[in-house]
Amino acid sequence: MARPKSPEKRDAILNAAAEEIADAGLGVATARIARRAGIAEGTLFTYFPTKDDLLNALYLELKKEGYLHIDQGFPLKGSLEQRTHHVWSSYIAWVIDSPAKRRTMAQLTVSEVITAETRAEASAGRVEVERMLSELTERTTLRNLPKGFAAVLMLSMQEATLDFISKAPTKAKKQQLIEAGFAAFWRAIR
Amino acid sequence: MARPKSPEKRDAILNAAAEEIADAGLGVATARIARRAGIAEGTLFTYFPTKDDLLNALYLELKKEGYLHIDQGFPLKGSLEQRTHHVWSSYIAWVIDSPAKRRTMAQLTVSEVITAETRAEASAGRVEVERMLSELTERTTLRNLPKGFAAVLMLSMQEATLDFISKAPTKAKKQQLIEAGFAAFWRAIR
DNA sequence: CTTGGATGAGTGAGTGGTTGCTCATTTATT
DNA sequence: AATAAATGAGCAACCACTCACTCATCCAAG
Repeated sequence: MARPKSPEKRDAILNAAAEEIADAGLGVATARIARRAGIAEGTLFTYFPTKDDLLNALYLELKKEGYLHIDQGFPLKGSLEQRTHHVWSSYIAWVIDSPAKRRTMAQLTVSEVITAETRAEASAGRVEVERMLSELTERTTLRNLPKGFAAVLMLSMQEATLDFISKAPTKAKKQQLIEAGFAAFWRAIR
Repeated sequence: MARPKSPEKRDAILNAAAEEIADAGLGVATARIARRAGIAEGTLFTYFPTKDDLLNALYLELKKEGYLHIDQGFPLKGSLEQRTHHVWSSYIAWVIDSPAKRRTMAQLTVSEVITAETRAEASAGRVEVERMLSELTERTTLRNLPKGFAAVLMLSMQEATLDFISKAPTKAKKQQLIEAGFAAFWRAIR
């Protein structure tokens, strides 16, 4: 290898893609992404052979980033409710700070360019969350429901909560919504 | 008017669009939609001046169709729980029968081509549902939460439930999931 | 430590294909 | 006869991706 690819450039491309997609949807031109990343359009294709590859990588990166935030300060020895609450609030706190990423994630999630493999790989990335979720399934009303229901239900309720948090005027109101949302989720699965 | 536009043709275009978008996303060519509808591409533009107009109309149509199914057999004099249960199960029953419409709706909902006006108009279309929702807000834990929270929470929990219903092998399993999902929702808001 | 050849990252004008939309013309309805 | 819907070839704009070329970096010979 004469000249290594720069991870910074890769990151710049992914970040630029996240921003542009949030603004203009998955149809954004690769030229726009490259310009925002501060590189030539050709360079984009040395990092990602096709646009679909870029989108799949972006999906993975955003998911991973989310799980990373959740893992920070995870109360490994806390009660099930404490751990669930941590996942609930730390994920929401992360998304509040990056609304563009949330909108991009929403587009990618429902898009047909994201392969089943990519989705599976993303799910495999959750470490502590996975254990919490299976415990939730075992020890609550979700017992007789399919595996994975807890995860989907939680995420969907978080998204519902986030819809209103983004409109809330003050930090206090946002915090109140986070707690109200969690209370509803906890009630739902008890 | 020398020759009236045919409502059947309009419907055919909207249906074709729903199918094609479910398969290939919002980027589908208008030519493909027209072909599927059995008309010339030019004709599409006599019914919808731009592709964005078509997409907004499709969004409205799908929403309206959903509300129509909910209104059928609505237990006007039932208890709050009965009416909520009706909205829950009749919406889900409708979507089960048209998975393509669901996927298309998911794409449209997160898309930036759907205007705020269109979204507002769609919400205004719910008649009985609206009354049920405001009653839910008044008489449950949602009391201190923003207006509209009930609606968003319900829809998101329905979507979560639907994710698993589509994978369930038998009618009985599907029915079981519908009830389990409703039970969770009802617990969430009590 | 210097140097130069090998490698592959970086570039951006260029390409073939596709897109949303137009418009001259034909056809159906009033 | 008058009018507007229906048609589909055609068009300008745009797209993802290529490629001939430049240049930064690595490593081995001296």
